[in-house]
Amino acid sequence: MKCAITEFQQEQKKRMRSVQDAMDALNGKWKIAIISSICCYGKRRFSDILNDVEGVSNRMLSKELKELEINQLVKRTVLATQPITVEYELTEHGNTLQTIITELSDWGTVHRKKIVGK
Amino acid sequence: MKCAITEFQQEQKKRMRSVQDAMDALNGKWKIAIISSICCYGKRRFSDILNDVEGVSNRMLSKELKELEINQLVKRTVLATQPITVEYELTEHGNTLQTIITELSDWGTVHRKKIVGK
DNA sequence: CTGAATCCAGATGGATACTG
DNA sequence: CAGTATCCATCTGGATTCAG
Repeated sequence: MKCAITEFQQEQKKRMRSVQDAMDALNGKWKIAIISSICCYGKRRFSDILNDVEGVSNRMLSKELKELEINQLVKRTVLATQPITVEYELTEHGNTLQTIITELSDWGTVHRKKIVGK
Repeated sequence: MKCAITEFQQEQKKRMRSVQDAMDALNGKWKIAIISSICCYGKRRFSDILNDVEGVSNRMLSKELKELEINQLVKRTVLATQPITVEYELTEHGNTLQTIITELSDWGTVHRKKIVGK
């Protein structure tokens, strides 16, 4: 049926667009690692994340955190300490990523064994 | 306890490394979309994928498919037609990504509504 | 401490033309 | 059809320095 095929293809297009939307929000070398770091500790300071995420520079961390904030995945709070400290935490929406991150982690473990450990 | 904290942190490091391993295999602008396209149809030819994945160039498609093949996520089969056609399909290992892709799709839908559709 | 600004090399990726 | 080759603009991201 011409109609059925078209419907199926449109469904598929929608799925792919949604996946792409998700990836847009999570693109960049460090975003997942940053979210991982924050969600694991609840709240986390700039310099803490800088230590957690191996290899990231402050320039990149700053940039990616900003993007995460724009996408409402992360909440930024400035504390009136001296000198200033800043806390980052996941928003409710950001927390919905935990399932995906856990699965990515599981899959990554299997994948490494498959590729490297043979 | 010092010991407990250390253990917890090591667990966290492992998780982050695994997530990073997963993302390494899936990096690049198009990989997820490519996998999406293939897995949805079972088998898919080069030119089909080129049409499915909106915006990708043959240069990029070729490159990303090659990387997916190296990571054993995709299997490439040359058919002895005239002119030659090539079929791509997911490996067993590649198929284990379906759960993640589905979840990414679901999350992406919610995310778009949250960010754009407000 | 938390960033922003600048500089710069190298990676990424599009357009186009070409091969088997 | 399924790529490869080349050229070239843009983007990415590290190092370093500076500012509030």
